[in-house]
Amino acid sequence: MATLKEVAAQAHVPLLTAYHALSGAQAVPEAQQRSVHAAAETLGYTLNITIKDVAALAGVSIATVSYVMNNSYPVSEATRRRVLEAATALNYRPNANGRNLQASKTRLIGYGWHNIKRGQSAPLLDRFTYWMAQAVESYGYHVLTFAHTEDSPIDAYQELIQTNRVDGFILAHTNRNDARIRHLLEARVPFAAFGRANDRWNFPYVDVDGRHGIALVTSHLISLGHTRIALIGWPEGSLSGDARVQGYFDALDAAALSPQASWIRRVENTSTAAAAAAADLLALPTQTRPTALVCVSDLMAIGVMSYLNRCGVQIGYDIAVSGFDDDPVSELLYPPLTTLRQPIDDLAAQVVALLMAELERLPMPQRQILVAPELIVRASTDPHRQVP
Amino acid sequence: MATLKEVAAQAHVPLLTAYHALSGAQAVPEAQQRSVHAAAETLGYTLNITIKDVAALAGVSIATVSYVMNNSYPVSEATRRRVLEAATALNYRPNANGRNLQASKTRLIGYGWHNIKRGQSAPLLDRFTYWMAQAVESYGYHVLTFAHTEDSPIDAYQELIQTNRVDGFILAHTNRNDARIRHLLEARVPFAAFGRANDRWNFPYVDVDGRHGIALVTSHLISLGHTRIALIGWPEGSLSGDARVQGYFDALDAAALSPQASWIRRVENTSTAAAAAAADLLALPTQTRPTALVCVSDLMAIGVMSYLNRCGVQIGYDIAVSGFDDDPVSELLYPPLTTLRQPIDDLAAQVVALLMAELERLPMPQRQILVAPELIVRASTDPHRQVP
DNA sequence: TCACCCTACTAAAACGTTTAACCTATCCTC
DNA sequence: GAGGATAGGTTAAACGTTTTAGTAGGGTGA
Repeated sequence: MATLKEVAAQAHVPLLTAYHALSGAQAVPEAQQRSVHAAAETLGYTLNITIKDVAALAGVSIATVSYVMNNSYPVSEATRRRVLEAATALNYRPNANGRNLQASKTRLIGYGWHNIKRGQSAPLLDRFTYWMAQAVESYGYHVLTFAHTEDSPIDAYQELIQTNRVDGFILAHTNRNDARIRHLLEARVPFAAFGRANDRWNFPYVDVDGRHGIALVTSHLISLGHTRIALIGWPEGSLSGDARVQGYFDALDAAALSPQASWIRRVENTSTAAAAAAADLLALPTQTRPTALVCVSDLMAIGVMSYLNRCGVQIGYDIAVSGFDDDPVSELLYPPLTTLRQPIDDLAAQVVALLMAELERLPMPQRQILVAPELIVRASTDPHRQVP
Repeated sequence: MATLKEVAAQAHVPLLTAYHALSGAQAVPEAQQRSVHAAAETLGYTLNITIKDVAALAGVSIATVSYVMNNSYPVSEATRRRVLEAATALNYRPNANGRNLQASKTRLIGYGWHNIKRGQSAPLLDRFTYWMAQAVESYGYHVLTFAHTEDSPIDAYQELIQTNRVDGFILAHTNRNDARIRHLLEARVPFAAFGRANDRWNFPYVDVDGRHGIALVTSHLISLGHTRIALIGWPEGSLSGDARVQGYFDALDAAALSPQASWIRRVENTSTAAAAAAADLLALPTQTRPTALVCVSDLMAIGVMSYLNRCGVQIGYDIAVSGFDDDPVSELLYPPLTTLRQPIDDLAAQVVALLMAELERLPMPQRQILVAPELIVRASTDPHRQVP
């Protein structure tokens, strides 16, 4: 393939003129326009400005151009100016592939989407990806997204890192014995996680303190006078699920209330399952029937509220309901839902900061960060908050 | 930098043994282990399997290895087997950067996130990105996400394409005179859009037929006996906003009902603005007060319902409400919300198909696709649908 | 036997950078 | 004025692929 310099030579015009003729960035006399195009045609040249063209125009070697662009080596003021002028005249942008190959880096961060069924959604996780992308960009990186393969999530991670497509990963939705974490640690691949895993594994993560959060809202209910408080949580075994249940016990303990097994329902994270659990709880005999329902997710709380509304129960008055996440719709529900807000933008920014520290091998003050959620009291637990 | 072959030679072991010693993929006698590590140390070699190593182990040239890996040239069965065995023995994965540089392609698709304020959300668009990533992957591509810069969204697109980071783009949330589309068309950058723009521009897009959708739900309300139907839409000027209003007129026309100006409110896409609009509408004199409220988004419908619930109005009985999008929560609301479902996974898949056709320069039967949304009738317009 | 054509492979260039190593004036120091 | 340091450049190698052009050697037809 020919270079722009050769095309210009063949057409007997200055290099810059050849560029203008081919790019259309600036008008050029008809005759030159034609001869440049003819030259490009015969040489089989298609316009593509590289460091060579800049060097040719500035009259220096490509190394000098590189030094100027990266400020990586002393260059005299005069040539620096010439190079920069040439670069802007040609609208030069360094080719990322060339750079990547040379540096063995891509400035790309991998993020694996979780498999979510058609019609379902995970608003909070979706927002996390958004803020993560935002944060990553502030470091000059980008996010490359990929899908977990159903059976072996590891493969996708391995493939991406082995083919040099990404420099590291951000993980979300971690769990105990998370196979991905085990593998990435073993292979010494840089990553940071949104969520914890085994306590004995030492890796950088940010997590929301669900235990503390549920304790907060439970205490809030106790302070409102509730003594029969039920919990609708996730099945045993999940890390954050168990932590949240523990927070419920913490608060009851602190108030010297004894938990009853019949008040604790552990079901999967869907609104219908939560609604069914609520139905069970309401069917308890009057004297043990709970007056407050703590749900470990807004999704569940929404299902519960929907059920209670159908039954004609006055939420907030007859029975209190709380959620977790502060899903954007939760304040638009009827009545608005008391919940725990995850500062998802902060969380994302902190995870990214941890990863960047790994990539640049900077020491971090803390590699494990726990963020407390904020209790947002609304009318579903405290009807006096009802906005007119 | 040295190659694996040299390390093996220096350590006086076979190449494969050197690989095993360094990778730990397979056990190796202590003595060899040590000498290999020593050799690697002195040569400054860090394990990194390239096509050269495969070629060396298979006893062929790197060209042959490339041919085998890509099936791009006839190779005798015997050497093909030798090469494949060598590749698997060394767990070889082609380096994407090398490939990208050579091919001037990255198999990456750019997608610009829309700026969404902290605390807000756009569940449908978030789901779109998910399904898009999924679809893109089925073609062997990945998605690179980036943020629109506030002032000049063009810059980000230009930068990514000029630096060869992406092969094309997927656009969402398009609008009339969309600057991005104008620019990409001019620069002849491959892209496909989720949403329309100017009719005179010829570019590949997929859009949901909002006009038809709103007509559907309006007709549905008419068939239930409503004659005073209000519309809460977006401000004039937006493409899809205007189309949806048009659908409302279509349906009234078809039923020979004459629209009243006071029934049409055009406010921004927030739940509070919609709630305020609903309050205005309810304040109309009894004989002109609407009995049904058509909202152009679920978000608005949720705000309206929240307001009506606060007022003690019986939604579905006293007044009908409908939305648009089928946000996952809409069926969990009280009462469940009648809405129009966008088959967001299909939409994403089709946009991606269009883009792939552009990239591979395949002819497509259709470059402009309009998808009809599906009317989902729930209790907010038809209380008999109420699930127990 | 020779010219020619296959088949199966290799050597080397190319993609666009960065950077290690080298070169050459110029200036400083003694 | 010799010697050395330094500033400011250049040359060329390297990153890991793909691919063009070329070659060796065996078979074929006349």
